[in-house]
Amino acid sequence: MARQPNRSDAIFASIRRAIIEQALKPGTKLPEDQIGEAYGVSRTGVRNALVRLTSEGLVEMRPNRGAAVAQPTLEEARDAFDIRRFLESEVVRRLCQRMSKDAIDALEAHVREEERALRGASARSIRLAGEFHILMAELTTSKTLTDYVSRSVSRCSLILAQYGRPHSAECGVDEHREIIEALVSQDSEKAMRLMDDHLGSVSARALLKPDSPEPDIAAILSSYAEG
Amino acid sequence: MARQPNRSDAIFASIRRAIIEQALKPGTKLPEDQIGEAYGVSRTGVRNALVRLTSEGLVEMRPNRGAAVAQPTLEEARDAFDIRRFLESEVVRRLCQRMSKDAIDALEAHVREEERALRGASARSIRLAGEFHILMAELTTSKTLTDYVSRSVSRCSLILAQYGRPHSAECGVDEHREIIEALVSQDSEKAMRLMDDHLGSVSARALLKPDSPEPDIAAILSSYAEG
DNA sequence: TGGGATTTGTTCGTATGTATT
DNA sequence: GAATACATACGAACAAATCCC
Repeated sequence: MARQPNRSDAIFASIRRAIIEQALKPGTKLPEDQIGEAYGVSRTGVRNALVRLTSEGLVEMRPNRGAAVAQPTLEEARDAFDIRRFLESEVVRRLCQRMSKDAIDALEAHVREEERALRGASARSIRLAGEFHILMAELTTSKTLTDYVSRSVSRCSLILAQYGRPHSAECGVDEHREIIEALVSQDSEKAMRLMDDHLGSVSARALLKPDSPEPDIAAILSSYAEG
Repeated sequence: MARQPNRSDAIFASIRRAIIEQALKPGTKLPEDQIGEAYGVSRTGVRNALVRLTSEGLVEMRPNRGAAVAQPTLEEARDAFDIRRFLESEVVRRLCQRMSKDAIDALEAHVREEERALRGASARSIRLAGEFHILMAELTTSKTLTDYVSRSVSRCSLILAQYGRPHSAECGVDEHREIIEALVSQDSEKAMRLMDDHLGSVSARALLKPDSPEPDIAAILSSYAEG
């Protein structure tokens, strides 16, 4: 009776992956009809999936105006990364308390997979980078923490799609390796610092870019007004 | 155009309140038909509300078996409170950095309302106690933090309904007052400690109670077997 | 084990609201 | 400003699965 995945589960997971892998860009409209047609189902299941995606912060639904891939403001983006760093520092702190052999093996296996993916499709690479952080959260065995970290990682992936460079490696595999090393040696201070630096550099790459994070229409037009 | 609340929004909020105010107890089945009839609407809107409630952790939906008010295990309950304490210590820390006059006013006004509610219906009192914590989170102006705290508070309210005493005052208004005081004096250490103690006592009241947190059927029956 | 009642999963038709010309 | 086109919101009915006797 292994809870067979529901139909909306599949749609939810699929759209979520598409957003995280940057196939669906922020702002893209998500009409229920088209999606339903794409998956060969009716609009009902699509709606449920969209509702769940909205609660994850990946989709924005406006009454009577439909759903679209979310477009976090720059302020929301900074906020999301702030909280993510806060949450993941706790993850690292907890993991340092006691790292099991299995946990170490799982993390190292994941990093190896990340490394292999570097030579393949970038979409897969992007996804795996995020899943490394989710795996760490899961290893704390705290469901709540895992839930919040997972949401944060998803949201930050979306933010990278909106503000980051499309082809960035996004998450250095080497940095992941260093974090594991610190965890294994149970150096809590170092591990937390490494994680914070790691996320800091990811967010900096995304948010401090000078290239038009938010097209300021007024500014653009004013420069044309003088011409 | 102040985004008029959707129909499912109303249902969502209503059921959420009913759960938080302990009118709907953990384990209560939530048949779509009955709920729809109660609100005078069809099952469609009800489903959306249930999906959202599920993602908040207040409701559990099992495929083909319907929805019911969630029943967190004792382990999940401890976990939820742990993370909540972690999150709210950050809320307090941030608020201590800079408390505006408006923020102080808002908090004090809320506490006064809580005090008034003490003499009224206990349901309202329970809800207000939780909303005090959500208000604090909002005052940090971090949407993400507010979202997670709000989820945590909801979940913990559900846990209190399941494991706590039904008539407990639940959240001491006095303790809320003390926290505000510490915030006003910007005593970060003290405020964080007070908040942690506050939540600790709430969770202890709920989770360390010796009276049948989880009815151990085997134990009960074995005592009868000897009679 | 089996059958009937109940509930969910899904689809489709209609109405309402929004955006566009 | 009005009318048209389009997408969503809502509701009713059918099909499938589960539960209970």
